[in-house]
Amino acid sequence: MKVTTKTKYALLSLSEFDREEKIISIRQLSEKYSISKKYLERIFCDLESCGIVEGKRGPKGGYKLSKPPSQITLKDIIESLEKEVKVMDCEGIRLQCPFNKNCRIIPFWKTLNKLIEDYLGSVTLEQILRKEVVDGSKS
Amino acid sequence: MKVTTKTKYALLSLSEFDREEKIISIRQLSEKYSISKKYLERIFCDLESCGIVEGKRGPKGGYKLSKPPSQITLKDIIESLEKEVKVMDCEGIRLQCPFNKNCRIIPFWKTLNKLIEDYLGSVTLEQILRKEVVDGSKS
DNA sequence: TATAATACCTACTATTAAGGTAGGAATTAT
DNA sequence: ATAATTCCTACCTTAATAGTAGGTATTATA
Repeated sequence: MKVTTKTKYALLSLSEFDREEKIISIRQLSEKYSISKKYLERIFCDLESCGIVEGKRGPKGGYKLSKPPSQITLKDIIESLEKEVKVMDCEGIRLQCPFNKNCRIIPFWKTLNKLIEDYLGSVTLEQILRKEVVDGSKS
Repeated sequence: MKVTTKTKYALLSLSEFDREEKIISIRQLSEKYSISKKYLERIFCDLESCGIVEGKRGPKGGYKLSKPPSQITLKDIIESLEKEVKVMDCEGIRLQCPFNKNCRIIPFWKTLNKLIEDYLGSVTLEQILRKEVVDGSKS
């Protein structure tokens, strides 16, 4: 029930891109956050293939956002990096349970999945940059 | 970002206990849901050590709930079986990120953790038994 | 009081996913 | 030409998941 370090590192890194035009290299990010350069490369390849960032090669190259931060949600980011975003998927390929149709648990898993999905979809990178995500754990 | 099969099997099994007094054996549950008997045993040991069920040995033995279903939340169950309930814990032991104090991401993780925790704490086993958990994915 | 059914306990094993590393090829500003 | 970058593929190590195996302790009941 944990999010992987890929997502953790991606969010930290992406929080440096405060404008759509800003170009930052993997080396800079790797040094600032003490994250393995090679690992970050792989993370940004994933982000690129999902249309979140664009790479530019050569000196002064690096990555930039392919959309303004206001149009990138955390759902987009997490879906690029996590194998499975749903916390539990009883209807996937390997459904071992023979009671799927009348299962009393499935509605609960669906609701939980949707709760998470909706929240992730509602938070944008811009909100994080501006510290607009209220810390709900204190309320 | 997935819940383990332990929790999946536990919920399926616990959904058979519709009264606090009802005693069901591992064998019965294992046969009904085609879950490994040995694995289920281990799951129920965890549930017992967290005070959710009580075992009774001997013939006609088995497990029963140690509280009425209305007083058992899914949070209780999941916390008994999952190593980590928080989706991301930046403040745990292995905090590699040197920017914890001023991190712009932490409030987001906290909010997400709390969202999940609150939901899990709000759903009782009784609600699941009575199919009172609305499938939120359709709305 | 023997038997059989159950929970309970500890150690082991196999598979998969996470979290990286390594080595290079392609591109491009200077 | 060079050096800095992204981009690509394969590999490695560790830890967690998902079980198995083999037994011991307890207890209803015949």
